[in-house]
Amino acid sequence: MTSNTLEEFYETLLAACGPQHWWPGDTPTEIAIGAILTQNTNWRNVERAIEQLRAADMLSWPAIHHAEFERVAELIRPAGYFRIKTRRLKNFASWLADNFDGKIENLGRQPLFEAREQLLSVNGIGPETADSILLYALNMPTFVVDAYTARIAIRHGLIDESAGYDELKALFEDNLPEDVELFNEYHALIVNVGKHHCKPKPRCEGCPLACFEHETEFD
DNA sequence: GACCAGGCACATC
DNA sequence: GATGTGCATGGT
Repeated sequence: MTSNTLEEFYETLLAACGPQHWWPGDTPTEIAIGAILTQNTNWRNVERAIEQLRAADMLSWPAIHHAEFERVAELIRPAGYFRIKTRRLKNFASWLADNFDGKIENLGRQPLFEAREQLLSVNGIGPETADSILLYALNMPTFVVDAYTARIAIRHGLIDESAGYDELKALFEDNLPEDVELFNEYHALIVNVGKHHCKPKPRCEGCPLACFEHETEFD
């Protein structure tokens, strides 16, 4: 691929959708909780769960750490997978308490590579959740890959369909300037367009990126 | 009723 | 190393 294909995609998406301004006014803790709750889940359901946590004054790591399992589970139920996600939230809260004085901001004081490796060592934090926390909560320059990112890159022939998370991440990071605001906005734009068009079975009508012109067969 | 959603861990071959 | 499965609610 040419080095500016991904920059062109960005300009196209920005022109078509406008700036998304994702997670702008929230605290790092609220963003990280959202990142865990949104695993394989519609964001609308996550918003309900977060509002219930907020109403119960449970939108903090110490509160989650010390609360009864069933209490947290009941509050986050609308986000789905509520038992496994309760375990992941409490596990993360415990890890923060043990290693970072319970403050997620302290994680961001480390170099990006070390912070990412440590996040990935926590049970329940995979690559997308780790990168979402680093980029959106801690303002560190790491590109967030999701299912939509993979579909777009594959359908435009930018990468082999067998590519894994790290290869997709490298594709974007190697062909874009290292810029927190750019990475933030780019991923948000991809999700926004993805919700309408980058389904397992693509809905190309009106898609700004017109994936169908580049790929003849979808399964 | 089928399909989808801003994944991840674990089992099994 | 690749592939399959459980986890669960809510919208379209």
